[in-house]
Amino acid sequence: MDAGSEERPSEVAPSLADADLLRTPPVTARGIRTRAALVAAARVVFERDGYLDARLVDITAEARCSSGTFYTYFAGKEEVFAAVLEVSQDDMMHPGTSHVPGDGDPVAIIEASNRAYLDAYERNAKLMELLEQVAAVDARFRRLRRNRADAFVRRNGRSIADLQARGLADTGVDAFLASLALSGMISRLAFTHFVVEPSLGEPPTHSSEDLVQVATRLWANALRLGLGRS
Amino acid sequence: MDAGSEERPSEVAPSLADADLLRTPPVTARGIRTRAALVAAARVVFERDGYLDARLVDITAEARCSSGTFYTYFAGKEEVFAAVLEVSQDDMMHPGTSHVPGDGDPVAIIEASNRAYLDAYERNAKLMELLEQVAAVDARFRRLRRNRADAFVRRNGRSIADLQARGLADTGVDAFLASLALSGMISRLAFTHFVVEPSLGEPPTHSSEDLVQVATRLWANALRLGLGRS
Amino acid sequence: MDAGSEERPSEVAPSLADADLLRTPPVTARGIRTRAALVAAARVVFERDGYLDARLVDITAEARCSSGTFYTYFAGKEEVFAAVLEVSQDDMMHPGTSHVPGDGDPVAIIEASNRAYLDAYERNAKLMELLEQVAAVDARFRRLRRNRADAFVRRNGRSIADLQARGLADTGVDAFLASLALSGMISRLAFTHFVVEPSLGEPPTHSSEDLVQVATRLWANALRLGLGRS
Amino acid sequence: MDAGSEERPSEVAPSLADADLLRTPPVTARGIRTRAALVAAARVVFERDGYLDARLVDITAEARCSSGTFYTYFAGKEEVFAAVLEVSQDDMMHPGTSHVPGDGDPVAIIEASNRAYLDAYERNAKLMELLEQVAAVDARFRRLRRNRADAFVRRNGRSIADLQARGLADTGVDAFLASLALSGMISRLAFTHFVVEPSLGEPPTHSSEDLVQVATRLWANALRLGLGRS
DNA sequence: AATGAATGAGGGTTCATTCAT
DNA sequence: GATGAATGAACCCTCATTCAT
Repeated sequence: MDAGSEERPSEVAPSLADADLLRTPPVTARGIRTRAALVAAARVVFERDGYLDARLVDITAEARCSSGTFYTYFAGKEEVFAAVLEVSQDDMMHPGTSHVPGDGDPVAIIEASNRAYLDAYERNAKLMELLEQVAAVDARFRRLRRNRADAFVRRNGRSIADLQARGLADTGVDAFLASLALSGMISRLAFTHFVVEPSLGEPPTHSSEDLVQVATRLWANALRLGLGRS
Repeated sequence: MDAGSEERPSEVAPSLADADLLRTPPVTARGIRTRAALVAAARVVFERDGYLDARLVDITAEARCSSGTFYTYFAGKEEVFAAVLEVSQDDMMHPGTSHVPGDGDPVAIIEASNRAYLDAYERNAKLMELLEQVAAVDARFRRLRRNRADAFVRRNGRSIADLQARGLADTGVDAFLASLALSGMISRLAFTHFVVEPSLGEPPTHSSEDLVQVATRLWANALRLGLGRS
Repeated sequence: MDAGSEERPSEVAPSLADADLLRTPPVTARGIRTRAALVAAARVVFERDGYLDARLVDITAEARCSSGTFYTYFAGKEEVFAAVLEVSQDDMMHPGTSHVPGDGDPVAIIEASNRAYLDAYERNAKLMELLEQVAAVDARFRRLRRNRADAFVRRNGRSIADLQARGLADTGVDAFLASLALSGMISRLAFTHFVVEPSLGEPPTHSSEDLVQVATRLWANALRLGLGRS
Repeated sequence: MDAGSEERPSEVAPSLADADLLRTPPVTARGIRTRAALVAAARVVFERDGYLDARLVDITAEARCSSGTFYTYFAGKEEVFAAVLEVSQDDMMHPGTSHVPGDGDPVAIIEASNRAYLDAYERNAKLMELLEQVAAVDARFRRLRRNRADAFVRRNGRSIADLQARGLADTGVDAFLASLALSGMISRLAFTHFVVEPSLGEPPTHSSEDLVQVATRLWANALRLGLGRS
């Protein structure tokens, strides 16, 4: 589904975070270093303690700087968190479908896309968990999460509409609504598998690959791919 | 999918909340009244202010009792919240599929089930939002949410297995995994529609009925229902 | 030193506790039972949790009665504690020198007295610890402790004065002051041995008998007993 | 008895309080000033209200700083109290025997030592009372009190052993046990005289000098000093 | 740019005591 | 006499944010 995606990475990212949550970057070399140290430290602390339990003083301690310095770069916890999220932005939005087969087999494309999504989710699982946490509390991050999801849904919607136009997919469903449902399905699978289960200390019930397979099959079935010919 | 479900309401409900989160109930009539008033007040306050911003004094004020009285019945915020959730437990677990057509048409059953689920979700939307909030913060509620979801997934999984056994559904997917994906799909649709969108102040993009229709169609397609005959 | 002690048990006890701290006893059989249960329960709870950490509700729970009932018999924690102490009163004030040799050897009498004191202290060690705790906080019990100590000092002082009068003891010290010092010496030894060391989880550094021997020897030496003859 | 004592003040002091009860000291001059103000204020409040009744806000008010500042330097009441005690540590452990006669008369040395001890006790009477209070409640201070006492007992024990070795003291008692008893005797005298009696509002029954005299006489007698010659 | 000490409002929690039943 | 639910004052402690150095 990523195929034919012509958005530039920057289409989504800056409009989400920068506008509302980020301030102007430092100019001096030292400033850049300090800011980077703070963002890195914040990620460590957030991932370790969770967003709500993370204290600014822990972050500054981790970054080996004083409390006051923090405010040179960020207005508060939310802002550092936005900066931390920015790092994962591109990876989540453009997972880089590694081995898409050259032939245009729609099912193979879906499978590759699903695998790429789950892989990216796994790489950023802690951050996704944090985003979930923060979105439950802060409307600005609710919107950010919303926008990310939307971009994903729209992209998949375009793929589905394309398949429908080519007579390959069930035209009995609205492409966008179908994408909303199916994108949600894969996203929820990822959340359950990479965030919920580990956080409950349970051994994983399935392999990632199982999820890819079942999601792909259900997705293909749901769109009736391959049935049009018969 | 609810068809043939023989679990008693108590199969799930008490094992979730009671065990970990509730203390001994009051014995006198007055005590029962006071406790009920506190639970009702807590629901009001939680729904108004959110879990994290809810203060115990607001709850006791709403219940017209003193702070101390609160601790006669609950050990803290978490415990009242568990009591509040208990109220919605049965409604969410056994939505009572209103008008299931008698003819046993699998697609009609799925549609009825999906509609019942979304209706129940709508009725308890605020509570679901709260549960999401609390689960992001408290592992005990993460587990409770987990158990609820599990019961739902298992029930749907049994329905799917049944359809497969009767030669009506695609046997190329594991019934439980398919249920995990499809149950998650509908659950996520409900969350997005009844929780996320309203909380962002957006006008709803679709009607509930749209969601029922698309979910049912995708679900039926995904299982290849009705294709066996042709 | 107990020899010749003509006080009745009641000489000291009531004047200490009753006057200030105890109220009129119950009359009915049930009342007497309940009160006794509360006193016993209080001792259990005090010894287990310490005076300050003991909560009235723990005492009533232990006594298997309601909070309200407590106030039928006692005005508060202090008053039950006074009632608990009363039980040990006689034992501490009149340890009942078990095997005093009849021959009137002063040193043997001192030894028997010291042994009796340490034995009684051991029997009531927990209560002595509690009294120390409460006396540190409540002036009324400071006075009670004072009165108990005083009675002990005066009794020993009379013994010393008697020995001096009989030309057996050093007349270079005031009998009462000597008693103050020596009684304090034995009392402090007991406190250190039976209260402090156990409460620090240390293995006892000496046997009780060691303490009896050294205390007796030092006491006899201090009064120069047995030197008058030479 | 202090004679020949070669311990440095630091032998005991830091190992008691610092290890368990103190956190990292401030680095800036302002920080040092503020911390000192808090310790001074704490002493005032503790001596005025007692340990248990002392409220942190009273201390911070007395120190003219905010509640929050308190926690920059101490983890709680116990920790300030440890800091307050530290001040008296050296004075109590090394009272600085003012006018020890140059001739090595053992009795004169004992007398000087006792006088120095009582003087130091008087100077720190309020603190000793507080330590008694806190030790009744908090095991860490029970240990601290224990360690202080031990150091005193061991030092006196060495003196006694020395006198025994020189053939001047009764060898019929274990030097350490004798020290335990006699050190306890003087310590208890001091406690009774400087803490208990004043706290009961009683006029002092004796002068400090009386206590020095009687303690010295009994101590000397107990060790049979001066009898060896005859 | 960096420091780190100072701030102070605000909420959770305890528990002795009362009193209607 | 006994009950046990209701009371509510009191206090500790956290931590984001500021600002003089």
